[in-house]
This record gives sequence, C-alpha cells and structure tokens, in this order.
Amino acid sequence: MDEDLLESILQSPAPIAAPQLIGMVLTSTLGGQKVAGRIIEVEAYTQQDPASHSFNGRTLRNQSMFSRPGTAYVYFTYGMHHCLNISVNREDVGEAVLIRALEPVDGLSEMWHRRYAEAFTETLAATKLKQLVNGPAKVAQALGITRSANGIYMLDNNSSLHLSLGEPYEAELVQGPRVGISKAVGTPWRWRAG
DNA sequence: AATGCGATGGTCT
DNA sequence: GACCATCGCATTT
Repeated sequence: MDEDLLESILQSPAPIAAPQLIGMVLTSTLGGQKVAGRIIEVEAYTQQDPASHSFNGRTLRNQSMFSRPGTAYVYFTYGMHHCLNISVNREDVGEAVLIRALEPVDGLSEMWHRRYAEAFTETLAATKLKQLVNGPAKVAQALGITRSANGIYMLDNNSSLHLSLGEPYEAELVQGPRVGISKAVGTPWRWRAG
C-alpha cells in the first residue's frame, strides 16, 4: 500500500524519483528529540553524471549511493558541513537524491536551537524562519545528522532517521539547474515546491 | 540584490 | 596538493 508506493518511487532512476520525493516527510530522533520536516527541494545525481560523487565508481565514501534504495548517503564537505541524500534506483547502481530544503513539521523549537543556539521567538521567526532549513547542510544540522547516520535504511519504522509519505502535496514544481557544482552545470535536475 | 571570501578537513590524484 | 553537491557575514552596486 503506502509502503509499496514509497518503495516503487525509490526504485526509479534518480531524475524520476527526485521530483516525487517532494512532499515526503523525514523524521529524525538522532539528536535525542523528535524533529520532522517535509521535503521541498531536491537534486538528482546518477552514476553517468560528471557532477555525481559516484561518477568514478564505488569508493569507501560513496558506497551508500550503491546501497539499497532508501539508504541514507551522508557526506561531509567543506570541512564543516554534512549533507543528506537518499539512495535510489537499485542496489549496486550509484544514484541518489540530495535533500536541499525542508518545511518544518515537528520539533521546530528544537531545530531552531540546533541551528541558531538560541530560543525560538515569534519576533526572530519573522526574519530568520526562511533560512532555517533552506540548504542541504542546514537540513542536516536541523535533523541532527552527522556521518554516523550514513548507511541508515530510512524505510525501517524503527530507524532513527525515517522517510514516509506525507499528506498529498499539491504544489507546482519548479525545475532548474543544480547548485554548487562545476561539472554538468546545465543539467536541470533540481526541483522545488513552488 | 549581487558578489566575494574565509572557515576547515576529508577524499582522491 | 587540488578540489569540494556549503554557509554566513562583509562589501559593493
């Protein structure tokens, strides 16, 4: 039923799966408290794609991209940031979808504390809410994701990082080029809820 | 509104 | 030793 739908989406090639992941919900207890957010921006990466970490084949770092669909691929970059991907397509195929932005669903005050090390207030929200989880490293920080989350199978109900279908999401998707890459710059494999 | 840049360390050549 | 699937703050238009 629902689980079957989610699995079948994750078994699609990354450019097909990615836009369908918009609206799905990530729930994390990694930081000790429960937080959750709805996915509103994603990017697709494939093995034939020069911008992908899997382009040069399987390595120790990228092996989660080759793992079972629904596996978390977490990488550390720029000396200080973690980013979360969801492995898709098939085992032994190096494809993943990068989670670039969320809409907070649960645990907003905890997310706020992790991101800003200050208490949430309505006045602060007016200026800083938009920046809370609008980038891949911000998503990781808000969800409490570090390298120890790499390899987690996110469809397991007991998992500390869990992916589920959300409420049906009726939003127009905006498609465009991916961010922060230097190869395959024109490939329009980023989608966000408009 | 757009551009520039420093921080900081893992990964691969 | 070069290159990052980034972020936040500073500076310039």
